Amino acid sequence: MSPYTYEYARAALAVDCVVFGLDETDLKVLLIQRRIPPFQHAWALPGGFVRLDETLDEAARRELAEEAGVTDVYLEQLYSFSSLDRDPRERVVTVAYYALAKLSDHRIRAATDAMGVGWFGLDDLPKLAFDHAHIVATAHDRLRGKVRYAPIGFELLPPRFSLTQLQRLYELVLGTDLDKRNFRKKILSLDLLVETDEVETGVRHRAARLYRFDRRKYERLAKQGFELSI
Amino acid sequence: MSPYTYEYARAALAVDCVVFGLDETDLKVLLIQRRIPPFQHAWALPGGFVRLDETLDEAARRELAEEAGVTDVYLEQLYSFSSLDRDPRERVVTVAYYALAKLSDHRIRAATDAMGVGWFGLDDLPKLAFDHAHIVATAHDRLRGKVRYAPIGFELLPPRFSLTQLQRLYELVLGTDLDKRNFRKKILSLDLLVETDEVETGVRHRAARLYRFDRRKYERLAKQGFELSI
DNA sequence: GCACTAAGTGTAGTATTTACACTAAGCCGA
DNA sequence: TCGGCTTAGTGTAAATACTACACTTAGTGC
Repeated sequence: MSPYTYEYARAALAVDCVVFGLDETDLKVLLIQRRIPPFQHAWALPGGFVRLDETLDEAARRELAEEAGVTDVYLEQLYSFSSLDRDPRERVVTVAYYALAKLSDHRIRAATDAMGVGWFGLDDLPKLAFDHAHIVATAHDRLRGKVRYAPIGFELLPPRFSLTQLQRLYELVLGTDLDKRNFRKKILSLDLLVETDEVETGVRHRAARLYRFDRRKYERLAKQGFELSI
Repeated sequence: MSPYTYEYARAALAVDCVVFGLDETDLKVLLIQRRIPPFQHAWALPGGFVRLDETLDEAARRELAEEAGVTDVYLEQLYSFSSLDRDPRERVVTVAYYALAKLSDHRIRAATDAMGVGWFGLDDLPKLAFDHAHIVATAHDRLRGKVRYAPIGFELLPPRFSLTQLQRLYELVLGTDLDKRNFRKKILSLDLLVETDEVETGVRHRAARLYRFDRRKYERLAKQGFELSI
């Protein structure tokens, strides 16, 4: 009947993903509505049990695609959560991941719309299943801590972005206001942004110049010991 | 016979610990010699399987005590490793931790001596079992990244230490030389070290003043948003 | 062409970081 | 006790980075 037997009791192993997305005005988190107990109908992080033939990273990507329609995102392991009572059914240890999705990418928007998932502002989350609120808070902490020392913010923006968009990103993630001139000076002095010949469209004021992040150059410098700091 | 049966296959879940210790001259890692296959007689990280009635943190502390005699150390979760073939026996996912031990504490020294564990310089590691070399490298990266932004270096030093000891710690962890006067200026300007009325003993030159870290004050400031940077 | 909106730009003052070398203190052995 | 050895402990000047701050420019829409 249940063909898998072991000499010692084993916890179930799961992954859960906190997907961040950047709106025009907000940093958002992707949530799905549970269809089955426990916490039926409650909002929760996309995730599920790890199979024996996949790594944790693979499980996280699979669950993201299956449950939320999210593919091709920046994904990084966050932390493993193991409270004895975090799942009322049985002992489940979950390895949490966080992902950064380009909400500007229509494929992401379309796929998540089709799956009926919700994007919630970080300060506007519904009650979450399990310990998922705690996981989201941990992910936000990690994002805040990492965004200044690694070029991960760009994963939330379209490939070409204005400096104002970039500044707003940092302001939202860090939770502080930044001075426009000082921010531009600093970010441009890194010499990692390339001015494109494109400008913003669809705005009813002066259009902003668009830049792209020179990842090649960053990788080269990083290999030589360069440490980003914003 | 094997009383634990499940509907789906489950990976075994383990913890492994990278314990760092600071010597007079070196940053060391604690290793144990395996008594059973696989990798019998090879050096490995202390660790073992997680029980159903304990969290990952608890499992890590239990294994540290059982296998290495190490207790009362700073312990923090590092990363979870899940390559399909990392254990030749079967699928094992391990949650790695790193710990910072005060090698100056005679209890640590005595207990690890009694257990026959080895302390190896980071640049002088033997061949390690499983993917443990990879785990050690990851732990060193994390320590290097964290030591400048969190007051964790003190966990490697005795409660009272000289500024030279502290500087050597940073130099060993970061892998760079630091200027003595600039280091002292910066570290003292944080106003988190308290000068004690004690000095170094047992040296055949001028004895250095000993300081202690004012953890209370740090916690207070941290709660108010202060961010350490060294 | 006027009103509106956000883009884009410079400077001066302050704080931080860097580079750098000698004197002071304590121990030891002759 | 004196001389030699070893590490502790200290200041300054130049360069760099950070901060605060306000107006002009470009484009859209009425």
